[in-house]
Amino acid sequence: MSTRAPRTRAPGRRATIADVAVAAGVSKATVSRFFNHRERLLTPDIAARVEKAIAALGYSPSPMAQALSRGRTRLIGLIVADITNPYSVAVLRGAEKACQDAGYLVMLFNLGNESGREREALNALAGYQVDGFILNTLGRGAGVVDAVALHGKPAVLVDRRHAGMHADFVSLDNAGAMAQVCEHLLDGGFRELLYITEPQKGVSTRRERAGAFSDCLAAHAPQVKGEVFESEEGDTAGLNAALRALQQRAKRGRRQAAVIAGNAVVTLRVAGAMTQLGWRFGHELGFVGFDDPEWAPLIGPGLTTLSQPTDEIGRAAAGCLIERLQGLEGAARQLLLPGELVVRGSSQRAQA
Amino acid sequence: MSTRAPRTRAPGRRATIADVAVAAGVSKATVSRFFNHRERLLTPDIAARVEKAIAALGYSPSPMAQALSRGRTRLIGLIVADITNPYSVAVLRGAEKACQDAGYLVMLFNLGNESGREREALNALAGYQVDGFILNTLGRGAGVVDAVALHGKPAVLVDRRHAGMHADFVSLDNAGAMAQVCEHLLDGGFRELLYITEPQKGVSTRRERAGAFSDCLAAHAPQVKGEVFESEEGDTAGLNAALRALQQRAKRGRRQAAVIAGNAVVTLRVAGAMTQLGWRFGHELGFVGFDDPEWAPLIGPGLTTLSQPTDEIGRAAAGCLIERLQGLEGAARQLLLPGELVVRGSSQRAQA
DNA sequence: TTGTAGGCGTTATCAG
DNA sequence: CTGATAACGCCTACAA
Repeated sequence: MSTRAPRTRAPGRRATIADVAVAAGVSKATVSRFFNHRERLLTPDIAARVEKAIAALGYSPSPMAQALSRGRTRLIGLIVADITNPYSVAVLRGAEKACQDAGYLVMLFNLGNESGREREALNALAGYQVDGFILNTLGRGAGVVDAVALHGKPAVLVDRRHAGMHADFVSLDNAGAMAQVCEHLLDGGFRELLYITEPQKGVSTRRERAGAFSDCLAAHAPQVKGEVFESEEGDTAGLNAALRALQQRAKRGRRQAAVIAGNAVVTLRVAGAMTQLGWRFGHELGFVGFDDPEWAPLIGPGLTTLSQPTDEIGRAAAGCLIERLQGLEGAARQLLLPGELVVRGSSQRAQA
Repeated sequence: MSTRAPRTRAPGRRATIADVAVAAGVSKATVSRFFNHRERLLTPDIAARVEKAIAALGYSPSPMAQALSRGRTRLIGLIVADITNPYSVAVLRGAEKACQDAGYLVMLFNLGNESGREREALNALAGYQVDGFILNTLGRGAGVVDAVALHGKPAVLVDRRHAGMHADFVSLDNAGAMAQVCEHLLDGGFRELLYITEPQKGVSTRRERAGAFSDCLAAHAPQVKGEVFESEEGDTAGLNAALRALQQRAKRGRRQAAVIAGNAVVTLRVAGAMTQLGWRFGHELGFVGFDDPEWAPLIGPGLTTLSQPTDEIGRAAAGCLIERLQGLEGAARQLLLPGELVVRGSSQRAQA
């Protein structure tokens, strides 16, 4: 007998490997092998007995105990800056799916936009011995770098890269996307552009888009003019003013004006401002927004958007991480996925 | 010495209780007590030594090992029917927050609308010994009842109740909400109503809303007429036809027509149909929709909505569950939270 | 091929 | 108050 006093299993309790062992009249090791080392076959007779016992007791190994023993949990920690953000959710969805398919479960930690809690999140998740991290966060705080390094677990960054960090990175090809957007607006005859973004601070994606915007302007100067405006949450007055100023410049230069919104949140703000100003998309102002929310077709004449392959991004992120977990070595990789321009009414110049 | 060969800790490895013990020159039990039984104080001297060792090694107990030992994980399993659904996400957000605050972590499982996977999800989560479940799913399949019962863990249902299941239930007060909506439309002079819902099947929330709608009609018959229409995904033709029929009936009876959308998904469909028909909210048709998405103010004259306290619902759900985990006994509770009517242009009758 | 005997990191029981 | 020691459920040398 392997256990001292094989006290009868309480009815509610999950069957353990020991229960199976006694039921099959074998040792725990044999049962364990039945699961983990199928290759070196057990005697057919024994295998059959074990299998029967397993079925009878409805046994399945406890991942917790396995984790403790092997040091791997098949758990992936997913940290999200703000689960309210549809972009994050879309990515999350793709990632969770990929994890499930690969036999991993996701432990979620939502920062609720309190970026100071990154460390706390990392520690909490690391405590549960997650095998790796998917991070869709990383404000300016460098704090995360060493924290991740500390626990020595692989991580993959989504959408927001971080300079010093040795980790795979998955994101939209921001430069390419912005180029597409600008190209489209220029083709449409727009010559006075305004790029509206949330405060750039240290957020890589925002900076990259703004940078690409400037590059684009530079490439087409001086026929095309443009500016960047940082829109703060709640500052509707500032946004309205910026739009009016844009309009003025356009009129003065006798050129068509268009706005590019840096993400869906900004799009929402701009749409609000348009209503307040009594302006219509495609008339007073051309418009293209990053992200393609489901309601984009319903605003005014339909909003032209740059749709991100969010699902793909999530899947790719999970994929990268899992490859690392399977032992892939090598330098940090970088996956830049292309966006797709979805043309609707807001970027069609109204006839004068 | 407690361990046979206190082999020096590999640099990368997390400090264990044993490491702390040797560093402080005490037994593992003492270190454990330092964390768990603060009440019965240790000798100040010893406590100080332990504390110092803990700090020096940056030790924190492994939740995994604790779980194995105590049988509780401080993990909560959250199963969501479809994480794409903003309602689910909003609830998720509230729940996750509440869990965090109470020191629980959330393990997420997204069904991706494949309701057949409920069982799989439950098992996966139960495998990790989650202490309890929050379920925002439960199609018709009764399968879940016994599965949950099987693992003997407490659960709380969100938004979708299930007859046979002994579990706390948290949701919007559907009947009250629908009454508010109807009242508002009647006050506005609308007399020909159409309630559009996703297929009711066994989904309790959908049935309750439809039921309340009918009750409301009955209470105001015969001055007010109304019907229920089940809108299938993708069946835009059917939806358009239903709207045209509504309009016909209204004209024939010389009454104002209004539509009530059962949730945000339906609202989106209706808005799409309106565009196709070339109708405007508040003119050809009055409108109120359940759920208050951020884009509601931006569609036409602004959509009047019945806003659910999603955050509150999520928090309440987590709260209920945690109370159970703390030992609360008693019959299954039912928490029906009130909705809030947000009046915008779509429900103001246009002047004739 | 199978069984025995640790060990993974904690907690809990029971002596001292 | 503190320290051995035995679980918790599983895996894995090592021995048979």
